[in-house]
Amino acid sequence: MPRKGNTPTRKDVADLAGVSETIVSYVLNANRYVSADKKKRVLEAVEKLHYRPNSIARALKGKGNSHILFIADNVANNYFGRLLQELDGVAYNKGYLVSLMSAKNDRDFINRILSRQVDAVIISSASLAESYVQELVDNALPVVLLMTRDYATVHGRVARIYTGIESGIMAAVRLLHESGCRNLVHVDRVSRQEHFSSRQDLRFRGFCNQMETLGYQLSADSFITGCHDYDELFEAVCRRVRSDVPVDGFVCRNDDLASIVLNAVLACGKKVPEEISVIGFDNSDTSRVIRPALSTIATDQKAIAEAALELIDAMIKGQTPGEKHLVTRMVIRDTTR
Amino acid sequence: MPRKGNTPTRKDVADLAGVSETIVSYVLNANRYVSADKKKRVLEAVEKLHYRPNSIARALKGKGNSHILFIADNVANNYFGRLLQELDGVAYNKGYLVSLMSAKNDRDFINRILSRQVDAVIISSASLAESYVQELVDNALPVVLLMTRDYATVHGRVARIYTGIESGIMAAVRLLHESGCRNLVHVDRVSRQEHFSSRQDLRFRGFCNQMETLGYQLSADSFITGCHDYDELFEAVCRRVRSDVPVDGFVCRNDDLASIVLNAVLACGKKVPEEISVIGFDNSDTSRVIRPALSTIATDQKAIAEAALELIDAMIKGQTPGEKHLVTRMVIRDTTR
DNA sequence: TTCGGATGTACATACGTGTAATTATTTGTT
DNA sequence: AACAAATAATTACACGTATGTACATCCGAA
Repeated sequence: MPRKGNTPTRKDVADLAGVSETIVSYVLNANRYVSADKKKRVLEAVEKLHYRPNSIARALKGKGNSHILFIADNVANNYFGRLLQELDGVAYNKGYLVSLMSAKNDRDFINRILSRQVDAVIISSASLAESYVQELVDNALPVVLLMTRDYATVHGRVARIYTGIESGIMAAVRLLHESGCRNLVHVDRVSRQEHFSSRQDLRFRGFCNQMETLGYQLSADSFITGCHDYDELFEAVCRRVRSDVPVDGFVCRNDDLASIVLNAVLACGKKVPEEISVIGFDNSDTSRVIRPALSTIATDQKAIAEAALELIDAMIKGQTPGEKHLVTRMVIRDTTR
Repeated sequence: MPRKGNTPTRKDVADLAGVSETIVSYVLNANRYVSADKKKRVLEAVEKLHYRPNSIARALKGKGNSHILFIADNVANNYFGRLLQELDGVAYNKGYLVSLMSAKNDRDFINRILSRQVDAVIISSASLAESYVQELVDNALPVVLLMTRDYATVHGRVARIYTGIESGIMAAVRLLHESGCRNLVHVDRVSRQEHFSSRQDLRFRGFCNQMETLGYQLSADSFITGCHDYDELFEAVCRRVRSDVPVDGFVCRNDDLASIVLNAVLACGKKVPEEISVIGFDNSDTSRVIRPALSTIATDQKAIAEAALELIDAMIKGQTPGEKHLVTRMVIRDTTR
């Protein structure tokens, strides 16, 4: 039995089994000829000592440590938790452990990621600077980008997964348009200025492009942005609904925002969806339980997870990664006609 | 400039600065006398090469790698995401990185945690076997337990944080009782059998104890358990509400369950809170946006995070860890009288 | 001068592993 | 029986770092 805090090493196993350390190593990695007899003795010793190879040392030898890091912006958002679970599900079968970490836009953070031994990184972050992402890529770390915005300046061995955000939002706009809405408003957390400069955010871009295609003229009235908490957004929506400028549909960045918008609209005495439609994004648990149940756009998280792992495997094998294009699914409930 | 995939090492820095590797090490760890001149040259070389110490190698030398692992059961639950964010907030200032990983009740998982270099582990899991937790403890890994149930058989250098779950549930029961409810039902995911055997789950225990203290007789009618998805629970609640056995209050394991219960109760045509009260747990984002807004019990996540880091610091310093007892806060909204 | 201490540098080793190169042993073939 | 080939086990080194120990220099005090 290993004493407290005194993890047994390969040497202990070798001594107990009466073989050299190398034999132990070969048995465990199953890559050289080892006699059946010694193999058995080694395995028994391993069992008896509860020995297991130290993955730090193993990683130092460049063997990887079967760890995938999932970096996200807004860790508190349920969306990432659910995605983590999916990732974990498909990764565990392949021998990987996945963990979720909050992104920090900070050189030290990048350094620590790089100097840690992770086999791959999955990034879903609007805030992480492209130069930092580039740095990860340049250091030969397999990187999978969950595309919520352009990473125009990032080049090299990067994999990209388009989850269908842009076309999903476009479909939502068309749906509302076809159901008779003529005055749509896009609701986002981020301030409009940041988006307008370049249409980097895919949802924003999808909204704008589809609106323009349908012949609408976009103006400041087409957006509510920059609200960071419940009350702020609630008030902003109320002001907008009560103002002279007509509104009959809200297209929201995610279900969390949509829920607040919905409450505000109802509080203003408007009927949903008769007078005003609301559509969210994510198909969060909340979207299902609120009343009226929220219409929303669902990404296929299982497919995202599988795509991510497929891309990672390819990159680890040294292949040049491709892009994956997935599709969203409209979940029509009670806030749209 | 480092070539792609070719991270510079200490030796590169030493060569460029014209000093020995040891000097570089001393400069970076600031623990020996180094002449101002060489120190300057080293720092310049570090800057120029974008060198940074490999934390794998560093960890191998037993220096730790400033990484805290947060292990949770139900990673998709928003509660853990929010807690991760808080943990991350307080930990980052102290130089730690925190990541969240889904618990697996599996020997291999424990082995991999142990052989990875994490400085500490925070566990919030009902499913992880106590023997595995014990194993982590026995290997001198600082472990903080977020107590949602007893860990009766776990001994040694473990820290425990009581987030106030038990007293929180008790307060909820009293609240409903005092507001006139006489037929309370406890709603949980886990099946009753698992709980009944020993009152290990703190919420379950809190509910039972307080009910008994108030003089109620508990029976099978006092519980709805074992429902794992929306529809299942919805139906179970409807059946219960429409049955002959009276109900006038639901005390739920968490807000997610409470939301479903609430919808079912309303769907049965009952008035909330006039005829039936519902109270949740967690103060999740959802609890705020659903209508009627859900009364719930909030744990102080910031305090939990701070307590966890305090305990970890103490354990790393070699002190014997204590226990922290925190309190919950009742958030009375519109589903209770 | 001689010694002690403070300051600065370098060497050598260790952490626990993987594996190429090497040597020892067995097997197979003629 | 002899020798090549296949198999088995060992030796030796490397990964990138931290640090005990040893060595070197310089200054001031005895």
